[in-house]
Amino acid sequence: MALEHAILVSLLERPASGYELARRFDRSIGRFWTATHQQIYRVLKRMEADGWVTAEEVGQDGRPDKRCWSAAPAGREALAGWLRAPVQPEAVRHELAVKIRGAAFADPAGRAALIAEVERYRADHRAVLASYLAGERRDFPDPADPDARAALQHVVLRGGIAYERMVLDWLDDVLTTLRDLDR
Amino acid sequence: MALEHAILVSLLERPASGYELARRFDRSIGRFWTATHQQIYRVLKRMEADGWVTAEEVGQDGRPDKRCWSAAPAGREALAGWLRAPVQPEAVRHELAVKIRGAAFADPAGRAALIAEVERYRADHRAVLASYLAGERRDFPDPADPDARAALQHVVLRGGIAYERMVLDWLDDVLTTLRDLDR
DNA sequence: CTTGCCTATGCAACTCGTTGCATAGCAGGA
DNA sequence: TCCTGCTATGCAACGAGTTGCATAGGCAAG
Repeated sequence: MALEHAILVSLLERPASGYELARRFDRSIGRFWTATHQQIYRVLKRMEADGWVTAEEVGQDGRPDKRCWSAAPAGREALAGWLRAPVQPEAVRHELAVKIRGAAFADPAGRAALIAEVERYRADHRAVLASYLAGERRDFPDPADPDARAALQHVVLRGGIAYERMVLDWLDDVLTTLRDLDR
Repeated sequence: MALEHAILVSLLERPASGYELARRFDRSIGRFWTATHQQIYRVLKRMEADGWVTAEEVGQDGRPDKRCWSAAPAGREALAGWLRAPVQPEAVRHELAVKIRGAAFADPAGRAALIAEVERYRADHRAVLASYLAGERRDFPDPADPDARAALQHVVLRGGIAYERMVLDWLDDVLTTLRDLDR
């Protein structure tokens, strides 16, 4: 249950409103930790009660007011303690792998539909890889990153890039295998 | 919500009791879809009510009786329909990536603890890769797989192997980056 | 002979996450 | 002018998943 900690990291990188956090969880942080605005608002409320974050009301013109959240000292301590704790084993849920094994029990028409779906899925991942590479060129043009924060953000992004490349190669393998079944 | 379908695939590959299914979800199927015995028993009950699976009481000597589940025709149809549906976008939850970005806000002692944890995590993944490779040698000695089921199981396993290799390479990158921070 | 482990199934309570909906002001286009 | 969409927050209900516990027989080690 690391949503609190993901929010703390994001707020330490830059204070934000719940809404802004939700958009970050659709983009940068969301690459490796997803969350909806509902979860974020609820957890922020709990974190405020625990003294992990503090809010500042910010009036804006032309827009609704917002509450800008920052990590409090107690939040920094909670994060430091969590960083020392062991990484929890991950709950893998790879729906496509289930479908591929299920294809053994489908007829040729069903397998053809799955091939089309795998192709669509592959196109999605190609687009994700392209956006990662564009983000890398934009945010990390210098190979030696100046500060710790950038170096760590960069290595996480390189992990995303490596993952997407691996997925694309594997999907080629999957497509070859599926096509060979009805050759 | 694909647990039903993962169970159907597993039962089509071989009928099993709830307990045996739970053990499969700790091993082969569990590589890409985790589930506890509680979920499995509850979902089996619902699937039985929907006519997707049927149970046969099997008396055993020296052991408690068990209920051996098989996929029913309605279950095969449900699976075929699901195979045609689009793959849902996955909810990524990569705790280690959050911790790595959080390391920017830790002191050198905290980062040292994280390095040790990453090394432990890497050793776990090395062990997983070794078990995948052993399973591949055991179950798929022939490069050209004879039937559809084996070919599809094999390509999913190759995905697991590619994933573990990618993770190991990335963790080396992570360790280098973390060590350079306090060089 | 007792303790712990394995097979085998299940209930109850809880937490986590998703979905649908609601409010409310402002901006821009048809 | 009305409709759509964006910012910004939140409630309520539901479904999925986890955790702790319970039962119950057999087996093996100490």
